[in-house]
Amino acid sequence: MEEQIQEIKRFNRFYIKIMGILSLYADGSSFSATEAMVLYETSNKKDCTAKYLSTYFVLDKGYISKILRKFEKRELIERVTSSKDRRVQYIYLTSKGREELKKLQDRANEKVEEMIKDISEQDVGVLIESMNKIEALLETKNRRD
Amino acid sequence: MEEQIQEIKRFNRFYIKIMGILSLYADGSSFSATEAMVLYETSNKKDCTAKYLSTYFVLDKGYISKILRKFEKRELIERVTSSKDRRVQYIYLTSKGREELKKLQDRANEKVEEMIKDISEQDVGVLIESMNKIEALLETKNRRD
DNA sequence: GATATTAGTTGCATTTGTCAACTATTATTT
DNA sequence: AAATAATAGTTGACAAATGCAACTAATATC
Repeated sequence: MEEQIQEIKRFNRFYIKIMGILSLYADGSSFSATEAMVLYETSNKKDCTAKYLSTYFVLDKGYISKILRKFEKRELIERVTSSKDRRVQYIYLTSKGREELKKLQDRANEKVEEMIKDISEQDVGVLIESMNKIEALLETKNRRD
Repeated sequence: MEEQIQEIKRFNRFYIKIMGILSLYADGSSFSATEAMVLYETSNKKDCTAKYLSTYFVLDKGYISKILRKFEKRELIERVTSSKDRRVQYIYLTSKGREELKKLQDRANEKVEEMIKDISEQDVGVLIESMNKIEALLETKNRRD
């Protein structure tokens, strides 16, 4: 048990570095890592709200509010007040927002491509299988909570 | 290829969340995540220097310098100027530093334990195998650079 | 010896994030 | 229905994290 924990921790340290190298979604762009994740999740989540983002990312709602305001000024998102509950605003990407997100994603794709470019096709398969296994095992666990 | 990239990116997003949940090494302690990693790496790396840390974590050397100064004030580390090159200072944890690091590690252990507590012994084995595979595949690649 | 490079420090600026008070709206209690 | 509580989001003040650039001291290179 103890050994296993140490192995998992080692993997985590390792993967923190990988993530750093990938600088997921954001590197060299006009978005911070958090902003990039918010932009992505806004497009990903149907009828996204500030509340959802704040809960999902475990970030202060004030901070989320400011990020969204910035996005709005840059015309990346627009908000539509819910007709059912006027406290709630749904957030949607504008076409410009989708464009910017696509740029981020293209960049991220390139980085991942770079990361696996020297790995044989077969090994990339193994890599992804392993990732899926980890995800499946940890997700099951999370659902039990 | 494209699909594979998407799968890897999905795993990365997933694992970012996991890391967040684990709040690796630091959560609720008197250390920020970065400080915790620096403390760990200082103990991990033989004859650690500020330069090494700054390169390793890709962080500004001024920032590292400040973290180390804070550590020194808290008597967690001490520095020994290299006799060969007096610009260089080796960093060593004091016994208090080792104590604090141990506390962080114990906490991290608990979190990992919590994370895997509902997974069968066998599946934990699969989890770790998968992690090792990922590490091996990506490390090989990194060495080629 | 002059110049360039390197390790580390320091002050300033920026970015990132938290906190608490506030508004508007909806839900709950009595 | 009026009073109260709870919720979504905003705002400004603040604190923490990080980057930048100029600096010192030491070493390396020419």
